[in-house]
Amino acid sequence: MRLLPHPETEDIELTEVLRALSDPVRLEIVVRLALGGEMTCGNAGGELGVHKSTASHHYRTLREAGVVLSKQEGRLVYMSLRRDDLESRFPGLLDSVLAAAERPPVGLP
Amino acid sequence: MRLLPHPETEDIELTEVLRALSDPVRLEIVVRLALGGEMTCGNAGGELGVHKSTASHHYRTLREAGVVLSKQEGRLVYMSLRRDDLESRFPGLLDSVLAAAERPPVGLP
DNA sequence: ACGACAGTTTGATGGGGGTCAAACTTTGGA
DNA sequence: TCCAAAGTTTGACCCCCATCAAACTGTCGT
Repeated sequence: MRLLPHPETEDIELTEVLRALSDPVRLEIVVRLALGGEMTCGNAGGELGVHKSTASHHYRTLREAGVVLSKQEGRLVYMSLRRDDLESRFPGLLDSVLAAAERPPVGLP
Repeated sequence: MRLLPHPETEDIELTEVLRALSDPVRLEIVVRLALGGEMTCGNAGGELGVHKSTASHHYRTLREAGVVLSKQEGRLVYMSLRRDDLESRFPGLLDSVLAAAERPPVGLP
């Protein structure tokens, strides 16, 4: 098992986190990780409508922003949300983003 | 008094809000509006270290994302945070971003 | 050993964004 | 009336970013 380079918790910057979450594809990945817990890149990024190299670029963006943690095991890369790290650094932020992202786009009539 | 074009509350999109907040200059403007309430562009954007045309561009980005409301009175443009609109659409989001943005960059020793 | 599989890396491309400078618009004051 | 003040708009510049295609790196299974 091998950890990929990540920012330390105290080095996670708010604007970079917001920027990472501001892309629809990355936000979808984050929502899946929130619902499904740790999963491989393939599972987290499947059926996204983008090329796998594009998805890989998004994985890296999320990792470098400090949103996800990636560990390599064999030929698989497992990703998970850095919920505790984000919660300690920016309390409530991830939860509110997730609640907003999972909310249906239109309210009740 | 004249209102500038804004998105309806139900048309505010999460990714656009996050993107608008992901720029340090715009985030600073939002923090000032949160602390000072409604103020003119000049007051909200003074001493930011960017040209006034650049600041104007940021005002528009914030307005079009649905983060701020701008109304023109004479030659002044008053901006205010759309706190209630954002709260109803994305509960807790703005508060957590503001709390994170106003937090000192380094924790206690 | 060989091929399939999971991701990454490296161009290439097109579009958008942040910035400044300068011109413009509108308003308010002298 | 004339000029200064507050923002906006336009143009230019540069860099970054999302995307795809193709080549590459390891690893697992047969």
